[in-house]
Amino acid sequence: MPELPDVEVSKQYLDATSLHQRIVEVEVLAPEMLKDMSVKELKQVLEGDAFESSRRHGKYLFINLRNGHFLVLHFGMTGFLTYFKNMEKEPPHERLLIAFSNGYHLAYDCQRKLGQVALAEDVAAFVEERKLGTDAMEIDVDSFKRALSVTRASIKSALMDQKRIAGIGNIYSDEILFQAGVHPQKKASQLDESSVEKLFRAMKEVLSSAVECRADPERFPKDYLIPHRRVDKICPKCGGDIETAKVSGRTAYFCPNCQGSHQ
DNA sequence: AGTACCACCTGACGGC
DNA sequence: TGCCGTCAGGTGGTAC
Repeated sequence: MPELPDVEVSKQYLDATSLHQRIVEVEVLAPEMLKDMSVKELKQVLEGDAFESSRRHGKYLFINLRNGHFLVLHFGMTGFLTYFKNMEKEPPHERLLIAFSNGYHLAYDCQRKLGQVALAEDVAAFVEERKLGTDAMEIDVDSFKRALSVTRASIKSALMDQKRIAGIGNIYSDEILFQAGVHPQKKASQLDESSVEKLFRAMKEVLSSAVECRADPERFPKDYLIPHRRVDKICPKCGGDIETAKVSGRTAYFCPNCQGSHQ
């Protein structure tokens, strides 16, 4: 599932399974998910070629073909990749099915069809065209401060704004704010410098440990909020009750005791 | 110009 | 059991 850590895990999965094999057939089960291209065009670019390497920017995965094109995957809220040989292992909501010459298949499954499948010639140009910010794993502290300083929005909205910083969504913004002890409804511009630096460190630490844990909440450190949201709703740091609030249309989970006020 | 909100799509869950 | 409303880890377009 598809914030930065989930997409990074998908990238590692793709790299471990699907590179350097001839693509013999591409089936498009949901043509409406193709962005700015036809089924025919996608098949022409992929079939007979092979994936050579991949890159991730924010929540997007760019898969480099030998012919120089990139297959671009975005996972929406429900997308994932799966590699299998036995067709009984076919996932339930396949939108793209790629058959390799070794008899294995790579499926892109996306139940809610909120993801996207695209082609690109150049990653930097794609990022520029979509106006995506610097990747959250790559950004340095000064750019982070700049990205958050010029907005009237809440800090949670600003962290989730892909044009400021790419890769953070609803779940991980909550975790980052929780680890930094910052209230989600606090105005981004009202944070003092030490809070912003704390957020920066929390962002790096949360994202890298989530990737190490293969984005599986069951493996997360004991004091992480994610495994407790919607489950027992108990704060893993102070034992108090987790609260929720709507922040620009999304549900924020936070601990009012550990994360102070939004004033 | 910048921010908030709805639509897009499908399925799961709880209440009646 | 069945129907309905609500909600879900995202984002583009549109309305303020």
